[in-house]
Amino acid sequence: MTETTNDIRVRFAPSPTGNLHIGGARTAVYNWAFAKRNGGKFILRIEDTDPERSTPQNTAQIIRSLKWLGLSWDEGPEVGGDYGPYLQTERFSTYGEALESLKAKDAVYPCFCTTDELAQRRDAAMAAKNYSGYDRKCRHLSKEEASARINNGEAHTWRLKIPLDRGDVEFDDLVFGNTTFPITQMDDFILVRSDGSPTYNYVVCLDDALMKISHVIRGDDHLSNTPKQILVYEALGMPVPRFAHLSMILGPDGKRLSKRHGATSVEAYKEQGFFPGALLNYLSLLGWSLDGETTIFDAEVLCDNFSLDRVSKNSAVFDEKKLEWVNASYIKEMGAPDFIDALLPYLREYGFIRNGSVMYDSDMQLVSGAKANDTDIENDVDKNRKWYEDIYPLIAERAKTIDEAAKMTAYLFSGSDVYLDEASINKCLKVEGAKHILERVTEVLSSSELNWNTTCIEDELRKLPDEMGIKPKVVFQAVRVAICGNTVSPPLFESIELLGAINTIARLLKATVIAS
RNA sequence: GUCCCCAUCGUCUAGCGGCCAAGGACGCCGGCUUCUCAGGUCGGAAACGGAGAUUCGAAUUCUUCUGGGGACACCA
Repeated sequence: MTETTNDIRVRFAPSPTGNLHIGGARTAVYNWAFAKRNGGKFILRIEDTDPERSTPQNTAQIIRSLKWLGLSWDEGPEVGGDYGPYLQTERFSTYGEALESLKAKDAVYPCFCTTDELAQRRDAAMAAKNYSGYDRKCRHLSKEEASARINNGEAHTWRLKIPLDRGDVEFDDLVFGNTTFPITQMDDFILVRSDGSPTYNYVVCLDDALMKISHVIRGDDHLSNTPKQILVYEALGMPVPRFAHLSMILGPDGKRLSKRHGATSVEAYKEQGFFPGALLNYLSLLGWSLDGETTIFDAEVLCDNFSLDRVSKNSAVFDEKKLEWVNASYIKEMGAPDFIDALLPYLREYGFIRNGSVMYDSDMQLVSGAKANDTDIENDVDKNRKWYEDIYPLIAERAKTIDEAAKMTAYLFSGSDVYLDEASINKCLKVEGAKHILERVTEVLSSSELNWNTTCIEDELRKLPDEMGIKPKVVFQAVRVAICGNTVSPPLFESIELLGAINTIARLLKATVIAS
């Protein structure tokens, strides 16, 4: 036995007709994990043979998403390999050679039916409700007639001559188990188009065989393509790989996940502030389980434990709520340093800087102030690392995504002013006694005796409700709105410490003017 | 119309003939904690699609019905 036949080689073969979506990403993850688990190779191949819809931009985008997710390939674009090229459009020469061998074996035949004729006959058969594939009109042409017409320059495709006497096509799917397709149902499908280009079901076999792919792990929608492909491998005289089909991912309505369900691309989740590890974690769970108990695990655990026999056969509904929960638990676990690093791009986007002046409304529309520039922000983070890291505990248990986290911190970056939410003003400031509360709080916080830290600030302010005979909740909500701008905010006393005396007092004074 | 596949709480799943009057997680509901919101914590409601059969015993095996999904292109 040769080493190569035993080597585990799997591939992810997206067609660059769009960006990497959730379903594709999960397929990639499972392939990758399977390769890692079994000491095999993970190969990336781009199926760009549809010139109408494939673009280099999409290819680049898919590669970017894959990398972001933390998946790396042993062979493929950018890294090369011994079985390239890894772009199908660069492999056309191999397809022609293989066709010649199929002709020599009499495994294919030329078909002169035009697209229109085919469509007409198909529609008629469909209407009569007895469609069963190509009617094999040209299969019965004599050799002489066929070659005469070819020599005559007549346009033709090449169809696979299904061996009707072969017996049913049976294979043992690693997820679905034994599956059988009656040979009588098999269509003499087209391998090579009239323009000489190969069709999917043909190239995919050739590529997989030539790249020595041992396991084809792909979407469920290919299950019924599998018998066709097995027939191609057989016609070609090449070894048939093992197959593992993954069930579809559905939207909340139980229909196949698509754009109309909202965000479906990996890129979109990245932009929304999800972590690659969290998405990878959640994606792993869609159709696979570690032990039925564990829900949070990292890539290493996945790679050490992944197995196809724990892959579920039924389709899974994509649950954004659970993804959010997984992501939130990553935020809770990550710690301040990593959090600040993750937050940095958002600080840049919004122009946030300590003691800055950018003011955003509740929908993150810029109200006033100037965004800080990137360099200043980076320098500021370097210089005041501790201050930035202190934000983490306030946000970590509240935010589901980093983007959300960034928005929650907006009030910390508008300096001596803060955007006051209209409803919050009405509820907590324009009410009897609010002015008095703010004046007292200002007084207390202005004291030169006060140590400006959370503990001391809290100790002093907590005396106020009793002193004034007002419920703590009323007092602190008024202060909260004055300082954070909203009835809902991260913890008050910590916020006051972070904001510093000058900003805090300034905000209190402004709110006092509004209050009644 | 033909062929293929699937079927456990709302959702993701554990379960591979007795350990299951079905376990975990998200979500949901309620208590507690409390400066808001979260979080934490304690508790709760919530599922084996129907019918037969095999067996001492079935969520687990078989048959069938129903329901859902997929494929049948000179797309991939």
